[in-house]
Amino acid sequence: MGEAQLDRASQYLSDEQVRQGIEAMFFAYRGFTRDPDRILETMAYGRAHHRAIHFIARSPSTTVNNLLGILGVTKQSLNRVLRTLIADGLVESRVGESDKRERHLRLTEEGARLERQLSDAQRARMREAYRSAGPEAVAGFRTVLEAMMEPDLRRKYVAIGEQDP
Amino acid sequence: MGEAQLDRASQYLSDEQVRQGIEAMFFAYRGFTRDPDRILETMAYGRAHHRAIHFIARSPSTTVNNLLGILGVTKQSLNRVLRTLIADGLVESRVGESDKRERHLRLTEEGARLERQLSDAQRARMREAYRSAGPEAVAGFRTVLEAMMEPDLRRKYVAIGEQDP
DNA sequence: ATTGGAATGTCAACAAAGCTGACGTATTAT
DNA sequence: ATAATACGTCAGCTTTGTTGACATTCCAAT
Repeated sequence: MGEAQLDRASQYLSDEQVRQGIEAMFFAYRGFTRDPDRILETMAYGRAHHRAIHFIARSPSTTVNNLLGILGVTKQSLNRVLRTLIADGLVESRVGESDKRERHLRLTEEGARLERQLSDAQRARMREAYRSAGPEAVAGFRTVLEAMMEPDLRRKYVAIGEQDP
Repeated sequence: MGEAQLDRASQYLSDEQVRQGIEAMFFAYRGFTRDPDRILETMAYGRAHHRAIHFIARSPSTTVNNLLGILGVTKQSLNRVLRTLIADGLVESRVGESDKRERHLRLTEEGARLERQLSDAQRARMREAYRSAGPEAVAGFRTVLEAMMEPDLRRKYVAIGEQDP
């Protein structure tokens, strides 16, 4: 290891470096949510609706309970969101076949249209960031984010990524 | 470039890869805020207080207007937070010397104590994530986050990082 | 067959933290 | 003098989270 590398290795865990990472996370998250937010505010929906729509699209036929575990909110909070989405015909709720207590959620045609619109906007910024940073940086980005997650959420994150690719 | 690298280069901008990055961001942000949140909920403060305290600590003697630009909220929203912090003796507000319309903000001893407590908790997780991911990954992490920011916020982010290192 | 517990839905009340709009008061700039 | 800026504050509203309570439906075990 050369001197420069040694320096880098000894520096990147310093308070100042870690603090800058925290701030980067804060500022980047604003960019992350901005484009979908702008689309949503023209409708009667918010970020909570986006999140529900995203994960229903991602795991079609997921149950309410599963969604609760992913989103980390109370059932009352999620229910309020789901109720409006179902009433507006964006989400469909079906009684489970094997276990009839469960409700399986999926997007309707209209729901899928909105999902695509939101998703396209959010991915566009993300893809441009990826492109400008390059594949090595992206790999590092993903590695650090995974390491930041709570273990149980990391498990869910991995499971979602593996399901249909 | 070998075949494996070519593959990687052509794959990392795919919808699926970008989507996984979006989800990683979502799950990681929860881990990011969790430790300070747990400290704050034992007090009468929330995430908004944490953000104010963080950036006042980071840029001592910053003005209200400057803080508004960084946090991206309305003055009414920030004022509600600052009022309680000042009333509780965590933040001090001084009339500006050159421009007496401005208020310059700084943490009191007690405010600095809380800031350290919150900061230590948040940095601990972040540092552990950095350590396990390694310096290359961390560099990539920072690069992608910067690319995700809105240009005006990126400028502020860079300026904050450069001020006293 | 009954019963305990799990999954779901819903009502009510509340809190945090964002927003708009309006207004007041210094202070500075033109 | 007048206009613009920086700040504070009041009032009211929205979104999204929270508890707590209670009903329904259904599975599974006794």
